[in-house]
Amino acid sequence: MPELAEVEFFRKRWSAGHAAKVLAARLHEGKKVFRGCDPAALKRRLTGARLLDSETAAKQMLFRFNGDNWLGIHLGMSGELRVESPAYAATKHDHFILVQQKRQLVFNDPRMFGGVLFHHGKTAPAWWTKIAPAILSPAFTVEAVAAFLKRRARAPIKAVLLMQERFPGVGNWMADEILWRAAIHPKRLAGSLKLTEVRTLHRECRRVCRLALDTIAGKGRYLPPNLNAHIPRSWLFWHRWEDGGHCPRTKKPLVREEVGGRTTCWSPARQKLR
DNA sequence: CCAATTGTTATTTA
DNA sequence: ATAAATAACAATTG
Repeated sequence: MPELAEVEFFRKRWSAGHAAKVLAARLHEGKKVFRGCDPAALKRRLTGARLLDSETAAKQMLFRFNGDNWLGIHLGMSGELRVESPAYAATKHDHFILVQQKRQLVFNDPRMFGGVLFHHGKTAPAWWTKIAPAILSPAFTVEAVAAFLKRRARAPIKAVLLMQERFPGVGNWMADEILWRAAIHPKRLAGSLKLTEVRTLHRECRRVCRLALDTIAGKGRYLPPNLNAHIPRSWLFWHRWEDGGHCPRTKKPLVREEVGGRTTCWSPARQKLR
């Protein structure tokens, strides 16, 4: 489920626990979600630690605790973060829970493609610092996009948009949304895009990121009640999985097909192969 | 039983 | 050697 904005949505949920101490850490040790860390160290260090603050980068979340403790969470395909009452009883897929006095911070992930990372040390760990500069940062320039597309010239543009080293945070639905707005066919080879198309693509990458963050994760301090609660019908988002769905702009039928290994939806009336 | 799933990584192919 | 395609991971749902 989670791409850039959903990740920020879930981080904001857990921010309810900022400034509060962790009384206990409960984990389904041995589960795949802990493949990237030492669960025993995590449990020992976080018990009694205070959650200071948190941030997101791409699809990764970072939670900082006092005592030089860094917690990373990736939601994979099916992960989500919830806040439950102190009385809540963990269920099968609640693999990681931070218990605080007034709430429990729950990481639930049925498919376990997500993961928990932990680092103890003065400086931020590599798994956090090595994340590519955000699409909404000044480093995401037209030139950088053009150079990247040149290097991936023989791959379909849809597949290239999913590459986290240049488009951090973009996932399957955002990639489709970006290409639909940019009126670029997902099967176009990255190297075939004209400079004007690269400019449009760059602009729509930024626009979709901004819009998604504002509507899904909420502007400023505001957090919407549910994921997707405020996504307008004018986005491709609501129509891409409908059988017999129609393009919100052209009103013509949408098409679904596998491109770059992922199911892809586009509007043939708007996105031409050429 | 078969196919599908908003992600990533290891392996294979070109 | 590099890049693209494919398989694999796990659980659930239609």
